[in-house]
Amino acid sequence: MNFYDFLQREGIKIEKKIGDHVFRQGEIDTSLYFINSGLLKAYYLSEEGKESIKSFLSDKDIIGSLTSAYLGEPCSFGLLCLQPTKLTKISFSALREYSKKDVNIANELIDVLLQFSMKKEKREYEFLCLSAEQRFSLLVESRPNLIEKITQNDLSRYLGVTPVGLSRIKKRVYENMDLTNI
Amino acid sequence: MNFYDFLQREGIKIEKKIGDHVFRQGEIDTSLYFINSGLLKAYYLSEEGKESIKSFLSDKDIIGSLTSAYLGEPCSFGLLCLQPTKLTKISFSALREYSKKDVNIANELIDVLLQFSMKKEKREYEFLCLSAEQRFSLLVESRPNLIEKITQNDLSRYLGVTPVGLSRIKKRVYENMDLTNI
DNA sequence: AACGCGCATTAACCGAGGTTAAAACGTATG
DNA sequence: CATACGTTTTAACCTCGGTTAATGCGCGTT
Repeated sequence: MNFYDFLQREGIKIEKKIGDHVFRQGEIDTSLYFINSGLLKAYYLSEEGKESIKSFLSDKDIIGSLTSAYLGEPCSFGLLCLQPTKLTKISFSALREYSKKDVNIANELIDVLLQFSMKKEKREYEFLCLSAEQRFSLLVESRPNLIEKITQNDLSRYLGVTPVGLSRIKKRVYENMDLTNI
Repeated sequence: MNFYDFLQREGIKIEKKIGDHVFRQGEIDTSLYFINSGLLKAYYLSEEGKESIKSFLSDKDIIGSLTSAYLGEPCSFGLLCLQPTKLTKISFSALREYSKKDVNIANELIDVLLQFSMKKEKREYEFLCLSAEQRFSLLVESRPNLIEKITQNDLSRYLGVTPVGLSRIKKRVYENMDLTNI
């Protein structure tokens, strides 16, 4: 059996509208979600009400709260739809049960986790080593399609600056682009 | 077979002195390293010579460059011993071969990757949502033993500030502690 | 058309942390 | 003991981004 078969057999199809939550920060949700289509944001909300965006998710991404699914703790972040979204919901514990019996599923899960780990390492690198301006420029180059789809407010909260800060960064970056293009 | 058996059977024991590199940024190294004892830092070096510390590793940690081991690219960071260190070197591809044949090894690898993923998510959260001062205070509470063992220079490069910046943060934090303790 | 609402920009002010350089400490080595 | 080297602190100055608030812009609703 492969991961696709597992999704077909054990998954539950879900449709969500713009503004709907898949789960909220603080809830227990031990599922993983495979995204068939749509766009979502995973975000933290601080006690003071400050929002920070962990990631944007779209087609073929897999998302879920590991601390909730694996450790049984409340979700440390919430998951909200920015576009109409079709998901397949799967039970994390069912996936783990299958992996314990089926070496193919286990190895596909290993691949998923390796991809995920590398994605998180890349983001760690960007926060540790790059300035907000460099993170913005990198995102413009690497995911121009994403930037078209989200507001500057959300983009800034993903980059770790305020909307006002991002507006200034954009201005600086595009001014410098003009100079180098002369 | 379990992971410990795999280490015994396929691992190579290595000893390193203070200042030795396990691997350098830019090299190809497709191994994983299990740390039996010692202390190391994984660090990035920018083109301008700025060092940023990705993580500190000690007993029972597992470290290796995923981009090198999994994708075959050069290591994006280097690994250096801060204390005399005993390692067990294992081949990542051998581990993957074993996982494909042995469902127990595969599931232990899944657990390792889940732990690793949660660790990286925690660090992402700290950079995204917390100030340098908050990151410092959190580290003082959660890993006081680590702070004793490393220099302030290295600590600052782990927190994403300069040594000068960390000195100021410390001063602020300890002044506030005194006030609250009266 | 008029209104409201959220988003983006701009300006003024502020604070955290970077940069540079000097001084104060440690501590190892001759 | 004296020197030298790395670490930590301190000070002066500067830059970047946060904060607040005002303004403008687009867009949907009535």
